[in-house]
Amino acid sequence: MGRTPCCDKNGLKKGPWTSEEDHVLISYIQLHGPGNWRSLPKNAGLQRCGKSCRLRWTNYLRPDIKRGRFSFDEEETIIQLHSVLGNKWSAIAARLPGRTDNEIKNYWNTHIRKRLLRNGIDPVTHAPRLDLLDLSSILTSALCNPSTLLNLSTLVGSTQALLNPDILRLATTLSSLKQENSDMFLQQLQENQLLNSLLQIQDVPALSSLPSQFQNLVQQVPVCTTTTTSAGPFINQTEQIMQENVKGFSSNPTCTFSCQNSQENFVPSSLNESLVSLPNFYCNSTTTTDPKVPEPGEYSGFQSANNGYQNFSIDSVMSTPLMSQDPLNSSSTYVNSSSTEDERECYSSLLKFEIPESLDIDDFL
DNA sequence: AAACGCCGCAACCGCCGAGGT
DNA sequence: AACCTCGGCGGTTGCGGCGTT
Repeated sequence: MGRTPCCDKNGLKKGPWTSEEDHVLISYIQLHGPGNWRSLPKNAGLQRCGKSCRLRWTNYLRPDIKRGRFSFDEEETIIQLHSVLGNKWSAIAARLPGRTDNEIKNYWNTHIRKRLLRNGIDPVTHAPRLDLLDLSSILTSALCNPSTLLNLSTLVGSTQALLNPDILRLATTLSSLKQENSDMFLQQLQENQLLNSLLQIQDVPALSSLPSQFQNLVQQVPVCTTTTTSAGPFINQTEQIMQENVKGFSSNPTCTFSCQNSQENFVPSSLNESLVSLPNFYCNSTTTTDPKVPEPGEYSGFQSANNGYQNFSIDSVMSTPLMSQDPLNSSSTYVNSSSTEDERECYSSLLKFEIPESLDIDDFL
């Protein structure tokens, strides 16, 4: 059977449209309407196939097309709709006035998809994936520093445990604390009444679900939301270290920590929340008035698309294929002159995955 | 200044479903 | 029922711009 091509390609022009061709096409459609695309180029005097005319019109010349960069709201909408509709670009475009499916598809492939990948989010399933995170720092640490306590065999053998961000978060936080003066830290705990909060966590169901060695360790870890802006350099240093070590363990590209933009929270909220309520990877833990950092709540799309995904589990990770359909073949950055997008890039950089050199995973497994 | 590589985007390609004959 | 046309869709390509070396 075989269907005939949409048009006779012989003698028909291909490639970029000239302004003259655009003008001819626009003039014709303004007079006659789109009508029959097959016959349109002949009637209009264009050496193009009907399909090419239709694409040029629908994707570029249509008067109601909105050109220019995507707004943050538009991007949010795209992500949200994609999480529900998948690669149904036309359906997504139908909900974004002025945007074409082709434009949205291009924007997804060149910007959003890559950013999700770098943030450890599978752009197909919108689920977090450890294997999509930036693990280069792990390898660098393991390969370039002979004194590191982290060895690759342990790392590989501990994959299952590593997939649990709670354990990761806990482990690295504890490790960072071990690097500091623990006595000094405990003093700060007492001064700030952190121990009271600490004791409370023993009643938290989430804690009881942790391995016993974690429970013991947790009892040595500050878990509070105490305001400690007056705590001095130690606090700042610890905060910095904890940020360095804890950042990135949430797979949520939008998840940040309360301490990131607030002077009020001493302990990263991720640690706090991990023990109070195991993290949802589309968390809304931060309310910030800093316009430079998007509020996590702005990513309601993530959250709404994953209702019920409150408790991160290994199963949730394993539910996605280990080998992505989307190869990690892009090293591109989120390049755009928009300051807003630069800020987003900065924001996403919070999610870099790092493990301190002194981390001995065996201690926590 | 030239060469090179990367990236974004417009355009193309192939397939599909709906509808007509 | 079989075939054909058409519009639409998603995936892919390739060109031009831009930055880097």
